[in-house]
Amino acid sequence: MSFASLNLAAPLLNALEAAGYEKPTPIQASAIPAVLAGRDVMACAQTGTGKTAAFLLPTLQRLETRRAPAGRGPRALVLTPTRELATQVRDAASVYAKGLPHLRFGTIVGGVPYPPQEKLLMRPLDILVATPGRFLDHMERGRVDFSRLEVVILDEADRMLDMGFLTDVERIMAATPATRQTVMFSATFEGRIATLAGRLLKDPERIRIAATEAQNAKIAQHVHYVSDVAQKKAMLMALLNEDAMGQAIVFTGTKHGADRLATAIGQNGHTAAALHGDMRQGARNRTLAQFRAGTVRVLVATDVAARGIDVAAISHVFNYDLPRSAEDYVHRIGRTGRAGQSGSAVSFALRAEHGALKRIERFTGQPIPVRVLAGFPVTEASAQGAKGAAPAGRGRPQRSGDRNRAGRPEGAPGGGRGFARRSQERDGRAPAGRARLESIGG
DNA sequence: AAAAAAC
Repeated sequence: MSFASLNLAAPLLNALEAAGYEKPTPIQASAIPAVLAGRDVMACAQTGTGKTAAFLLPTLQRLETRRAPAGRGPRALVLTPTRELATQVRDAASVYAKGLPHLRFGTIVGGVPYPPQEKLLMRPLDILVATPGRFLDHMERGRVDFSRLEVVILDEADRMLDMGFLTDVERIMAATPATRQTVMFSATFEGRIATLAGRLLKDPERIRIAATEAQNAKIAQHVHYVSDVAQKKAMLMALLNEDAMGQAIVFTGTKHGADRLATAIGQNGHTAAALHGDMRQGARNRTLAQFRAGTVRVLVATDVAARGIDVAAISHVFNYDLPRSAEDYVHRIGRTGRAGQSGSAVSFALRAEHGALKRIERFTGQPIPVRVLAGFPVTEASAQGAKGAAPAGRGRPQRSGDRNRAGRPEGAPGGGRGFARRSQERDGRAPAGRARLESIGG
């Protein structure tokens, strides 16, 4: 299977080669022909499966092949849940369309001045990437012309609904031409998503990529049990000093927590910066640009950065606080192991977070190996929660290395007692389709 | 009990 066999045009194939893409991912192999054929598509795919290219490549090809009517406004509209994701999708379109220089792209997101966006909407555009709130704002001011609109793509549709964008999305969709092509991507395909898809899509091609295929095997996951926040912090600092550490994202549960931890990491001699929704958009953009450029090595972020952010040099994702939903865990760790690189996802679990950890394991169908860090002995407070995951108090604390509690390399066949045996029994056995969105701790 | 997104 190659991109050429998907009937993509030469300029796109050249751009893909230049960008180092070798062969289509499963979602790309399924979605590209369907979108090219003009079909509506409902694709269920986790993050990190190459879904941006899966909708951009065929869309670019269709825009290139079909005659553009005169007038203004977008021919393709992509809606995304966060501003950063919108910017990233637009940038990806520019990369893939390097050989199609006449195509025009733009973004419409909140937090930035209106006048440039008004000018943008007065011009003919090929692909417009937007967050729903600001875009609807422009629509209500009568500034959006949909007469040229051919295709609408809803990226991370489940996330948009979670964020309360359902009515915004429906109002936007109601204003688009009935003849449009509609493509919807979502990590889940249940409940409200299925209802929305039923209303918006016509005879859609349904694509579902199993989680086992979607999960990036190159992400090594493990968890450290910690007895208190001070130990969590000390462990993080120790890990950040390890040689294999490239760039890292550290996720926190609160915006304030992100600020405080970024300062603390900075005091420990690393270039660190916070990223969260209370920052001004200019500061958000600057921080992300510095992180991409590598001048900031450690990004301390809330879940605003959990989805979509694509930086190849991220070697480690830390869950300083475990995420609220199991699904967010999958999205967070998907920030590493990108572009063919390997990555590590390291979580810290307080006693109070062990329930959340269990739910994450149930959601992904994979146990997360427990690791003990040299210099941080297992105390009673931290070991307690290891019940059911690993026998507490057994064995010696081991050096931070690729060993689990049973002393076997991670991923090696188990057969002993305790956690390793459970790993073997459960590893990768849970069917992907069983995964459901589960709230943690609520 | 938290985060995101329009002003």
